Amino acid sequence: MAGRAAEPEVIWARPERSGRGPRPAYSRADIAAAAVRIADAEGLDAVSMRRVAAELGCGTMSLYNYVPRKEDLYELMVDAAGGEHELWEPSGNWRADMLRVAHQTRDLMHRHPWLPRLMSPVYGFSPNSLRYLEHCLACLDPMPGPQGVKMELIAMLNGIVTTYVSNELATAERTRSLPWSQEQENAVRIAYLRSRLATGAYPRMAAAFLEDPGPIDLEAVFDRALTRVLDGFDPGR
Amino acid sequence: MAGRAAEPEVIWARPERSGRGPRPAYSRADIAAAAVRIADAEGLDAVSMRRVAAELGCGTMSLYNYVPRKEDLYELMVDAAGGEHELWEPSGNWRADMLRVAHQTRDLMHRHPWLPRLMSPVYGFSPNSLRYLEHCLACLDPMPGPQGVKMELIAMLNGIVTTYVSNELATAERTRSLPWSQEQENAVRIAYLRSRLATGAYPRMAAAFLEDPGPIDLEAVFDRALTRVLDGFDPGR
DNA sequence: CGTAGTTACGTACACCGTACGTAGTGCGGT
DNA sequence: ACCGCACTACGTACGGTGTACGTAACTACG
Repeated sequence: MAGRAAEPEVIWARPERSGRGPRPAYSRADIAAAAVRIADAEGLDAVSMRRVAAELGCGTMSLYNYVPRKEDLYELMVDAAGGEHELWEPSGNWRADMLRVAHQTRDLMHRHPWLPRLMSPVYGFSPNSLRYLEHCLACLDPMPGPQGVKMELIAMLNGIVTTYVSNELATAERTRSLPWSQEQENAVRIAYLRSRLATGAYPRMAAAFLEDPGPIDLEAVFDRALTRVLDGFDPGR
Repeated sequence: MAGRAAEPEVIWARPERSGRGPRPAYSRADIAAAAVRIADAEGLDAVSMRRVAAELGCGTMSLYNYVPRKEDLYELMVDAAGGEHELWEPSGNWRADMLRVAHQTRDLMHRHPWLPRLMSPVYGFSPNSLRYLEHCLACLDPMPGPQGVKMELIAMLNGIVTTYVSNELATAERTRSLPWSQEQENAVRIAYLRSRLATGAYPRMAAAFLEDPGPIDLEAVFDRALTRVLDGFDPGR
């Protein structure tokens, strides 16, 4: 009998420890930390139930006492990473505060390159995500307009940052398990692109690539993107 | 001997048919269509090499003659979907044209809900992606400024659309293989969220959720987001 | 104190991507 | 014309995955 009910479940809704039975040997934080350690060191694809269990030093199936599905393990990881967001007293300048938030998120994703791949609206309800959201809304207190618009702004900024960092990291995460380097992969792809552009079928793209941009400052591109989004939301501008 | 070189490879760089040996039984288009059919009907996770081979009616390992790695199969799928973009003669109004592009991309992703998950800058060099990019640049001819900025605009819009549709589809793709419905999953998550908000720890979030937005028009939210981005890029505004 | 609910974990299953070997096929060069 | 080789086709097998299920030990509650 018993056998877990075939119903959706939010991992945060069940208590970490529930009276009966032996003390659990590990906390959710332990598990999240182990998974994050593996993902940081060996890439997201190295995070398997077996691998995490081994890292913890327990049997594979014991993990399922803590984490009913692998998805929930991912959710723990995202929450743990979100916990690294440092929050501050809002400055009163919502644009400056949101810029700071965005930069912090970007730094976070550089520290944990697997994060963008796990960024899903479905994981938005973890404790640290809620704290983060509330903090953003607090920073936006000085901004006029309904809360709904502020939520849209936050969603948009998060989306931009995630997309942007994904592009920055590009093949980095992906090539980790492959037998060749990221440079080799990029070189091959760029060589192919050049050969395509040389056909003359894509004159505007060719022009874009030949245009000398001077030294590319990734940070500047990022800031420009953020500023544009903020401009679009700023009623005073 | 031989054994494929352990070097990166762009699938588009190798000819579909190369003289020697028996005629290949399938074209890349056949294979892409089969994979797309499966993904549309059963979700992206149902797309396995075995499954696609079965759909085509050939042995599993025969597929590897056409597609050296599974990643390349994904690349074929993205390209095939991109082929559904209909291109038009630019109107002269770049804002209107870009809005049209964005709406088309959204429709495309609704038809193929697996697309957002496969949207990676790495796949940006397929024939149809290049055509699409060139078309966007053509639409942006009337826009002043260097090509680099136009590329940034296109990247940003694509990012927004992908993020936005991902949110729209949210759990849809994900729950397809699960034993419960999307409605059940949503209900459980929302119930949990309400319980969290009821603690009073997140007053601004609670306010945002209690705020009556009237009927939510997803289309309007989408358009608003696009307009904001375009505003941020429009020197004349 | 029993007993019910937990923890722990080994085994097993279905499925995955794909390395490798073999057999058949038809074009290219001589 | 014909040989040889590059190519197609595909069966088998390996090491991995998530996880269902069964069993044994343990502990807090009625």
